[in-house]
Amino acid sequence: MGITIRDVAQAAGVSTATVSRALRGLANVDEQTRTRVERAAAELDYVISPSASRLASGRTGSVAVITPYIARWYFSTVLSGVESTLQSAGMDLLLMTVSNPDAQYRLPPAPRLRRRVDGVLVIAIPTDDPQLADVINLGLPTSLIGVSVGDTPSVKIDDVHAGRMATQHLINLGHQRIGLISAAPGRTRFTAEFDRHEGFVEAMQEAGLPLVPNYEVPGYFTTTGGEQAMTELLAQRERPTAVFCMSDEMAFGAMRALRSHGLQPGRDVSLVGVDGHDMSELLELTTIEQPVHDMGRIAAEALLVQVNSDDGVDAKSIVLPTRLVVRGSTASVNPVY
Amino acid sequence: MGITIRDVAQAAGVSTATVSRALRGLANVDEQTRTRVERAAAELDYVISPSASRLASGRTGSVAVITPYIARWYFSTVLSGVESTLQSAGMDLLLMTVSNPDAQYRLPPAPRLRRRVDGVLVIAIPTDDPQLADVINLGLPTSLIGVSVGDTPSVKIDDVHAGRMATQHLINLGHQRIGLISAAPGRTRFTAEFDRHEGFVEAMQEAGLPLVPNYEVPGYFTTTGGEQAMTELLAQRERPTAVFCMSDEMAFGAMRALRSHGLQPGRDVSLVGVDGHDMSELLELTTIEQPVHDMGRIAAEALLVQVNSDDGVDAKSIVLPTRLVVRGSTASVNPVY
DNA sequence: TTGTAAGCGTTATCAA
DNA sequence: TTGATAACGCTTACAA
Repeated sequence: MGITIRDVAQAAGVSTATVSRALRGLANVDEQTRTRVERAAAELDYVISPSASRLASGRTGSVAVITPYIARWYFSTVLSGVESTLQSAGMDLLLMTVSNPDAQYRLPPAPRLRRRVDGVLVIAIPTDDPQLADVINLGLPTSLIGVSVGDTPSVKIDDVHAGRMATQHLINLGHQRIGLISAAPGRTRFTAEFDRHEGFVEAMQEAGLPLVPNYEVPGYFTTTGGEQAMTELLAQRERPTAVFCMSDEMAFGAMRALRSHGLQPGRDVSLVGVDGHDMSELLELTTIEQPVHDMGRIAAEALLVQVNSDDGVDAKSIVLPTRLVVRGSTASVNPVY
Repeated sequence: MGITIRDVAQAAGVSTATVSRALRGLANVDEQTRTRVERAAAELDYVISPSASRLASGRTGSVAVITPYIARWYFSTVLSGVESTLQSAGMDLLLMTVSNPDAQYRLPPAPRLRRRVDGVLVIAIPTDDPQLADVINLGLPTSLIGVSVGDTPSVKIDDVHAGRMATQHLINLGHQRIGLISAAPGRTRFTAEFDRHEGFVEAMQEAGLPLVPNYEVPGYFTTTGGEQAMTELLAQRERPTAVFCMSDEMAFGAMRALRSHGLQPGRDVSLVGVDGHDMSELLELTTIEQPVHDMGRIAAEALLVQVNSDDGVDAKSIVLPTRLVVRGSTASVNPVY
């Protein structure tokens, strides 16, 4: 148990240096020699020791993916895009979560990353999270997904445009009393949240519609939060006839609230979300679809370029397109309602 | 850039061996010395080199998690349970997928694991997958989640019982024509699939109900598959009044099929699923809830015990309880239907 | 194109 | 309790 490069070298009748070169596919190796080495390695069932290779070369062959959640649609979908790209490139994927409230006792990720990975991929962490700053300050090749912070390379959508499209769609249907289910009250910590809000405001103002403070309620990007937010909106003296939900999951919660009030999405209150969640088709939710899987893939590809280039190729940020998918949850304003 | 253990040793006025011992918290170190070493390390912002440590010690401090999918509810939920446990234990989590049809060009995971991880966690891979056999044959500490193969330690539910409970619930409501949306036609490759089927059959037979071949349709564990399966069931001369779906996601698809036929789950056709999917509450789906997150956590804990014990502690397989959650998708058989 | 040999930064054995 | 020092298995100048 423990075939080393020396065993292969001996079997092939060459030096360990040649084995190393041959097996890594380097250029300056005679093809016959390479074949002989490969045969010997296969014969002996040789597997390189990653630790030794990493120690000697200084490269780890792995990338860390840092995310606040794993079991939520957006995050797991990004992750699957990332994973397929990294695995194809032969890179190890180290998964770690951050900011997970139910695990305060954990070590923060930044110290865990040093000397351990060649690059870092960060999925949608609030821009003011101190742990995010620590990670960025590590100086490793890094790219962000779904957020942007300073000039760190990122892959995201145009969230202002998304907010504007969603709101405009409702306006086009004749709605005037339009509610907004946003994320958290007070200072907005996500680029996405801030930008979608801005898109909403722009569309409303262009249409000359008033921004009613009571019509904006936080939904915390969760289904439950969306449900509570919608319930609050329904409790108002003059209800909105349409609501822009900043995420599909919040819109699902809103649907539930509508139903428990005997109301029907689309007929009684129009609802539009953002994401293109798997379930949005099933639930007939109109939404702004974003290419979540692709965002993971593209961010990983960009990171690999950074990692594999010796000189510091500074990757640029990338903005991917979104599109409005109209379904049953939105309809023309109901005059009798 | 690159503080090593030697720098710390020098700063603390001790040998590298002592630094190593002190920093790892080993017993035979004077407390004063340890303090001095720790201070020096902190001062220099020293971070251990994992590669060097791994090479010298032979331990990798990491666990691989192998899964067929990442972006599906069951898998991402298990994964989050696994992740929180491993991260608390300071173990690196290497994520890799297998059997992913859109990536045939990838290396199979087994060779990638050798010399790279201390243990392996496998999530619900079909029992006859050759890559699964390769992984098990590696001889590393391994535990399986959601399946069982031979005597490899596993964490799962009693799928026979789950199938039986679901079916019995429908029978108790007076249903006699009960359909089954299963996974794949022909030979069943998942323990879960086979066992849930058996539970269904047992319950039917005990109630003296006939097993109508046409009432069993494959749904491939996907929403789309469930939708097609339900459509097929609805096309029959004598429709079933209730259907047991082997997963919630297939049940969601079935709901959709019902709706497009103008039928309502619960009122027209009763539907029961298995999982306790996040969306099942929202969609009023009666289901057999399984503790998916806990399964990940428990499997990871069991694996850590194996990994950390020098002698081969043979872990045992664990069966977790399920429970029936009754919601609107099931109701007494409708006599007028 | 190939070989020699000096690292890479730890851990672990053995003395002291 | 501590220190020397030999591994650990590979990569990479540098030489040949």
